[in-house]
Amino acid sequence: MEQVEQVDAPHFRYTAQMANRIEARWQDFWAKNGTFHAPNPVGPLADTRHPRYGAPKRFVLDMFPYPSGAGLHVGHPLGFIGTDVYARFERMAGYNVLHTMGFDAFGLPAEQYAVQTGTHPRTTTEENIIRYREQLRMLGLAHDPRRSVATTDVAYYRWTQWIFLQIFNSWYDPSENRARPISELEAQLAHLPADERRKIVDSRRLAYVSEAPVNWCPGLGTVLANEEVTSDGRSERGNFPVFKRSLKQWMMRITAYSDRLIDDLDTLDWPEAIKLMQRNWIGRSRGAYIDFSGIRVFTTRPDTVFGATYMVLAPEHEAVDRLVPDEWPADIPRIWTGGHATPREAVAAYREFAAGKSEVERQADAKEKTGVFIGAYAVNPANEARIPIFIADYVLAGYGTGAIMAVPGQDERDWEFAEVYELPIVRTVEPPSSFEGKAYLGEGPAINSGFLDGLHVAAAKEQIISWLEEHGHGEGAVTYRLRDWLFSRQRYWGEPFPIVYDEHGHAHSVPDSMLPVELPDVADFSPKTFAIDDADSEPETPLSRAKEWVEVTLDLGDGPKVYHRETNVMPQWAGSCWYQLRYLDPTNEENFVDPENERYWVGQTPQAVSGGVDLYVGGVEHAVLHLLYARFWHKVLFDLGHVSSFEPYHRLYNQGYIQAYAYRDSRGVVVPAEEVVEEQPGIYVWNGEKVSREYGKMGKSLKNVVTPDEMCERYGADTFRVYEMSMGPLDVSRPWDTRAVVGAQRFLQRVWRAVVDEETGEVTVADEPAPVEVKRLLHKVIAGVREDLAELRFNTAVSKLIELTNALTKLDTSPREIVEPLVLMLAPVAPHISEELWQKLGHGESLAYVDFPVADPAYLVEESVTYPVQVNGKVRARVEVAASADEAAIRAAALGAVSISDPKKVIVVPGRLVSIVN
RNA sequence: GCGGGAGUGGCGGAAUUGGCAGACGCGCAAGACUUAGGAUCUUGUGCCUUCGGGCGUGGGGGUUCAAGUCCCCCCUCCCGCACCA
Repeated sequence: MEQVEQVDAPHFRYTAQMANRIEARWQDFWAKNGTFHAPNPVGPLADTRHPRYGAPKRFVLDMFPYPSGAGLHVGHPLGFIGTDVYARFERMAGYNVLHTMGFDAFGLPAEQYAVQTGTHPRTTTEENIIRYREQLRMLGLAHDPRRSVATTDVAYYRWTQWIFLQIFNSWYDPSENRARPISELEAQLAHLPADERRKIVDSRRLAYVSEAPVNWCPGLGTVLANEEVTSDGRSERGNFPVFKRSLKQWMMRITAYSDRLIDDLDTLDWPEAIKLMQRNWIGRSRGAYIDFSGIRVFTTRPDTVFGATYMVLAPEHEAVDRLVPDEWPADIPRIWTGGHATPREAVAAYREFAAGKSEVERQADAKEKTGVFIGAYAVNPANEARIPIFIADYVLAGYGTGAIMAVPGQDERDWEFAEVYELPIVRTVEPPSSFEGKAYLGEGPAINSGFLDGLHVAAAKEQIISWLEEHGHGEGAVTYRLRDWLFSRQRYWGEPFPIVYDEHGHAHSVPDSMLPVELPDVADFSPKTFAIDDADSEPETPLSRAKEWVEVTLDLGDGPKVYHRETNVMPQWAGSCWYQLRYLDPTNEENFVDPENERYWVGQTPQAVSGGVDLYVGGVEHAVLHLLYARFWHKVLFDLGHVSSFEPYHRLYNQGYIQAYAYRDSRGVVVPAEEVVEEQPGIYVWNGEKVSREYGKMGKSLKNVVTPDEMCERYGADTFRVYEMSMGPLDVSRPWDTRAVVGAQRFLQRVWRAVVDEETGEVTVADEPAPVEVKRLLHKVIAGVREDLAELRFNTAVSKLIELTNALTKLDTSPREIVEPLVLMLAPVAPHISEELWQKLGHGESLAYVDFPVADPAYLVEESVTYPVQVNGKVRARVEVAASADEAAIRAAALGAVSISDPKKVIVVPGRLVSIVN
């Protein structure tokens, strides 16, 4: 980026060079003086002399970034700047504000880079963090640097491991609906033999090892959580195929918290869209289990049981083999058998067919129902009808009981299947005539349903559930879509499990005193990967090759013995499940957070009954991953008495994305966006050649990256901050437009000029009183800006400040009584220039703790009001009326202005307008 | 398919929740200062107009003295979920 000093610009103009000098100076000042250190109630970060010690608090949090090698582009800091503006504002408004930044630094990219180059992931990670810190410092973010942590710090992941052990050493007690220490379960089972007790205890832990169908990704050489697999069956990272297969893995019993994770959403100040996504992800369905000849099905529509004319089991359902007879029953339709000689052959063939389908094919085929009769029948408990049992892949093994009663009359999928396999269709809800020839899912009176006839859906459900329970045919039930969280990864760059195995293969926790379990150095960081479609490959963890680390002699209370360490590592989500708590007490070696500090910063309050962070800003992409996992961990910590809040993040706000235009030439090759010029509206040219424009993410591949470094150099950090905050509402995505940044610069230049003579550098403010109309504007702006900043409406706050500045520009000299509040109001958005001007105005202290201006109500009322006068809905005149005038006077003035003496109707809206119907 | 959100000048976006549509900024135009302008400043800028005014918030209808805002129908785009019984 060329940076030509503007030789002829006035010496004291607010140019990029001037901005950069000011910014460097104040960044040094803040760092040196610890300006943004937030005092804790107790511990090493307590400071009783701090102006905000013991004041009401605000914990303002960003979703911490992964420090990638590519560095930041202008899209990344949007949320960081937003929280910074809010944090600075709240600090000036009297709050003790905790605002800092950490790094989510475990993860795949550093590991993959390590595999390629041999550089240790820690080296790469630390370099990237340094680079990130530089970039963030340049933006003037008011962080408390003492509280910054990286998830890869040994001193940090020691506590991640400790929390894991809390989870491992607890169980969910359904009768109390909370997690309890495992020792309490052991005590309850004290009468049992040790072996049996261990078995039960291990089966109840919240973190447990299980042999279960998991997502195995040979291309990455690791297993993945459901949340990390895309809907077309590929890995979110790398886009490799993922296969379901049974492997022994660590799981977290998040399903125990399904109800609380749904119900507690009501206590949170989150966007409804995110709450909805979490509710859908957990997927609670209320209905009933019904037993059909010993096969249990789940249904949300037990009221339709009289219409169940067949059953369908998932192809993998465990009852199938038991049920399949040797021969086909007599007189069945040909299509039921799939042309196979025996049911056993038909089942085997169908299973092979279904298993061979990829996730993509399964979805593409969703509308064409396939299946096969297994040769057996069940009895519908409601009407004792004999109904055939099918297997079909439209019934999923992983949901409900893996078996359904098929009610084609009231279910579209069952209807389609019934049509293909010529199965009877019995309607049990009276459909409107428009539903001729298709299933009806709606409301209506029951028909063909025996004792339910005439009842509407809700009443019929209730009736049939009590009938089922009375007769032992089933019970009311709730099921969930959420599965337990697959928690182990076959990677290197993650937290080691604090778990060892004895000679029987039993898992033991490493005692707290032996934490942290440090990652060993290894020569080869790569998990063993395979051909991307090699579904039968076996995972091999990098840590398993560190033989001398794996084998360890410990005394776990029964003398020294040899144990083998767990060689999986935790998923990247682990560190982000609790980092905000460590910010509160980053150096505590006795505890992951001191309880008093925890209560002060994130405890429950009347305004936030859940407790938790006061404002959490980040992208929507974490709607179900990080935010669900973190809530789960937090609830476990709450149940075990380690935290006083039952939710980690009370208020959530999703910032939008900054996107950018990209350009391609006639061959479709991306050209550097920076070099494209718009010759005419809609005509874009690069190197003399016409190019086409598209719109998308900022990134290397689209050659449209703009970095904050570049913007700071060309305009200064304050201008960059003002621009990002004024582009639009924080939660809306918008296109980046470097051309438009100059508007923010001009604004700051005007503010500067209002205080400083560009030629001489003299401060030029006047101490005489300001004109009353400017004072009115000032107080209107103060009231507006306060409200806007508190509501995160930064774009309108900036526009109000510009208005005030423009009014100031029109005066010959700037009155101090306007300039000083303007500078203070500008400070959250453009802190460096504001500090500089504040100092030039004669103040010795940083303005970071100066009270934010408060509007004087006396100036908020106008002396006179100009009323638009509408006649039949059109504005025909304006009248100026004293603010104190009553309705009659306003009405008289309005009628006079439009010369109407006998109107049909007159509506006077005081303070707004007059509307006349003539 | 189901669920959620959004459509306002050439562009980004405002509009105290039913009360003067287009604040503020970019761009554009004219002017000032300049050797110069991709710097800065000033003024103007929704569209049409016979200069009276008319038309305008995705389209169509409605309620109202008054609709971007409320109601009904339709269109488009974005996001999430996707055979979840």
